[in-house]
Amino acid sequence: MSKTVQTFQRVKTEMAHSMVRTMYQPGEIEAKWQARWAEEDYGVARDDDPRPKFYNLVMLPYPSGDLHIGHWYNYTGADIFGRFTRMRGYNVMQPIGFDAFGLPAENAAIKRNIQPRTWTLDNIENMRRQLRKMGAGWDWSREIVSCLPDYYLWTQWLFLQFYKHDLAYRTKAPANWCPSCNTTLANEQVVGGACERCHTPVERREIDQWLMRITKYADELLRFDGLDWPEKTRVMQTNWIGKSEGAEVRFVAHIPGKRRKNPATGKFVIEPEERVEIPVFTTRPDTIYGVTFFVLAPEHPLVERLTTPKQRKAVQAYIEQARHETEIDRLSTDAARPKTGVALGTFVTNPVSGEQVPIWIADYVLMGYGTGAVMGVPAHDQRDFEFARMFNLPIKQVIRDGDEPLTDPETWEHALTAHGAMVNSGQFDGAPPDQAISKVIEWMEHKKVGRAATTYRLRDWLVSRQRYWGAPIPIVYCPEHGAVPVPEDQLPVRLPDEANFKPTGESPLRYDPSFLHTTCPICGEPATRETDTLDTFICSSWYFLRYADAHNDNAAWAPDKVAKWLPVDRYIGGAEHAVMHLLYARFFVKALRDMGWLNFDEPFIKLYHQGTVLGPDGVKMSKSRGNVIAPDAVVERYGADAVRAFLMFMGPFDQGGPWNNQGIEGVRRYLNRVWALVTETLDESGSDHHVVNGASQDGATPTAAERGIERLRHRMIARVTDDYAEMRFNTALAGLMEFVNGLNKAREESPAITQTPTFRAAIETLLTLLAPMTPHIAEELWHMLGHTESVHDQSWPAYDPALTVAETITLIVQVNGKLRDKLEAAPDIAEDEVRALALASPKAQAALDGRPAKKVIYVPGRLVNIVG
RNA sequence: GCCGAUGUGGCGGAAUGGUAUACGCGGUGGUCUCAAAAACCACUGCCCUCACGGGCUUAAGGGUUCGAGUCCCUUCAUCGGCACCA
Repeated sequence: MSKTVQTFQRVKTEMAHSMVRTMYQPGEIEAKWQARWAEEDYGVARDDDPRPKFYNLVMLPYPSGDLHIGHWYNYTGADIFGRFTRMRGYNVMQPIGFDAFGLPAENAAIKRNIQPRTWTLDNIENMRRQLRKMGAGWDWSREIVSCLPDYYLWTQWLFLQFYKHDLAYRTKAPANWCPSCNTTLANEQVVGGACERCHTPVERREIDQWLMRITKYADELLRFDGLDWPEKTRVMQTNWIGKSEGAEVRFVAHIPGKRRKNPATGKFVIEPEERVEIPVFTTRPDTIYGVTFFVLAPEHPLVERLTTPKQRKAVQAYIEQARHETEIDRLSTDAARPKTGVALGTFVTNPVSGEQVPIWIADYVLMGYGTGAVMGVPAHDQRDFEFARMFNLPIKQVIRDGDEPLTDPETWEHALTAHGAMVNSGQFDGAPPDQAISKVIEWMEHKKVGRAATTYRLRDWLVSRQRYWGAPIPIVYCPEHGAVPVPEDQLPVRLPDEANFKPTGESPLRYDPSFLHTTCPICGEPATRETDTLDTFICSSWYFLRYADAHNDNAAWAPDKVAKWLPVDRYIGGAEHAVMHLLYARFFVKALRDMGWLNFDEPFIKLYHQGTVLGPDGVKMSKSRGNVIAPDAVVERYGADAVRAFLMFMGPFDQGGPWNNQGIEGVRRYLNRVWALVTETLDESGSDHHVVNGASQDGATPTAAERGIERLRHRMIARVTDDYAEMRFNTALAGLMEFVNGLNKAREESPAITQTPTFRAAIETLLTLLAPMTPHIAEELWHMLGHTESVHDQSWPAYDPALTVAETITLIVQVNGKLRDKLEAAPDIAEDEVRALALASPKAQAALDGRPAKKVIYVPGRLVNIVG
């Protein structure tokens, strides 16, 4: 009968007498410690703590009602890192709050006939409960709820600061309109022509909208100096901003004069032509001699005036068709759909070559990018090439293909888009590839027909939403004074607690007389309020600043508090926010810095994206698939510690992985073994009936078994510390498992070992290393060992590299790179000796098969490779 | 189409250019039990062999190297992002 089995029998007998003592019951201990930590303000970060600060932030959750397993994943990793960092001597601030405004609340409210406010606040209450059950070190004293007036007052105040500095403005412009959500959307919220939230194809609407001038910061937003961000995210932001360098060239068009009756003479006269300049943006001014046609976006304002009477009907039909089809066609996967377009019947003059080319409209030219006009260079642009082929327009080669002789472009299958020397280009002929662009720009600037120019894909951020559940935009419209900002001392502009929802496409606030009607802050005459509300991304663009000073009634934050805590040291959240939240927040910080409110450039120094937890079937969780894991149920069954540990054990933290119901059983079994290891050895050391002599006493020479345990302890500290620091939680837990396996094996081999200080030290180290990952069981067992302070207040254990070195090493003997034998040796064995031993190995000799060893490679401490 | 990431046992996954498959799940056999569950012990990449032992294996193919899962090239597959951006 093995020792462990005997122990188990004894434990089983004892269970009858004291169940509480011997059974691991996560439900009980987790509730107990959570209550204790709350009482003792474990998570509360003090501003006056002298230790170095560490701002450990997770992305603000939306209170959808239930904490998703994905939240658990994100927050567990963040919490482990936070607890670990705290034990390493930092004053860690790890706040939590709620991004509480937004469409889902309003949609749910309409569906269930309850008010968004009630729905949201109820959800928050439930999520607070769920968040507490994680056993995370949240600083609840700094909680923010973005839909409450003490928060949105400052959201409104910030809007006014942006307005004051001309970074918020109102304009009438074509906006993305979601007919299902009944509101306009920012460009970032339109994915593939459809609403990001409900996937309804968006429409274009001309409405007065509020925008934030994020484009002013386009260049600075392209710089990521000093930021430790995933390459992927930086690339996504860079592509989103989409900086293109090239030239703006002004082509000249002549609007035909109208035939008109002179009222004085009664005779018909032809008015003189009107000369208009139409700028185009191009990245390839070196191809300007290859222009054979000119294309305007169908929405271009000059289209109507540049259309000849003969073409009018066809043009109008095309514009109508483009308006209807564009968004739907964008959704189709057929990216290579044939080019369409209509000629206007008029011409433009190429200001460099002097040639006249026809003007067309085509939907491949977008009004929203560049100038909404394009010079058609079919030989050197694939789209223009396809367009020319479709309408039999001439193709003219003006760039050489390296040293290849010129060929007839009409025979080509693709445009030649590579750079090369200029040809067929008048005075520019022969300009080499690296100078071609600059020479043409220089010439155009000299002749004043064009200039170097830069264009961005990034548009200003549209922030008006025609919905109720958001922060009201603090603006009043006065018949006399126009748009007037609400004076700061009159903030907040309170959102009425209730709203009457009507599917009108206008904010419900418009139908609330008590909200709508007010007086002009300037003249006191009757006026109306802005009834649009702010995009919720505004709320989440500054919450990390508010956490530093969450309850300040006099300011959005006190400068010294923000200076103490910001910027965020580590920000952990989903990659789906790469071009929205993360870009907006950077913009906010830069703008506020320029206004003098902040003195740093970037909000988030280190950014980390956790992976996605998939359903047990390996597919993204969704209600319709029925593969959703509800945290409450698994926590109930296995305990929060097991859920935390299993989530981290699934795979690398940035990769996520499938949930596995057997997998969590395994982790739970591990925690049972930890419990057994500690409680059983505690029994043995704490009572006298099992004490066996033979273990070393203090001061005596350690036995081999003790040296082995001490080596294991130091190795595990080294390994787990590195893994936590790099957020490799899966391998950290594998190490912690090996630690327990090693201790159990030692215990089985020499039961007396458990009485030694060495073993006791190993157990204490195990609990400290477990503390960040499974905080409750670590705390409970720590106290069982007789400690009165929290395990979470211990400093992180140190290790001695010298003590991690093995007493004997295994040297691999290879012949021609293949494993043939193994040698046990002392770590400091001499090279000569190793070579001799390896060559003498019968197995190596057999593999050599009589051939002489040409060469012997020795990698100290690892292997010998005999080349024969 | 472009950009990026990833391909390792039955499964999730480990591996500073140096013992591939750590750790866990699952499976098989065993101990305990009247029995089952739990727990514990042993084995568990594939092929050949009664065995000793040998051969093969990190998506596929090639290369560099004494030695490649790891570095380089080609191809394939999966996932993510962008997609007429002039």
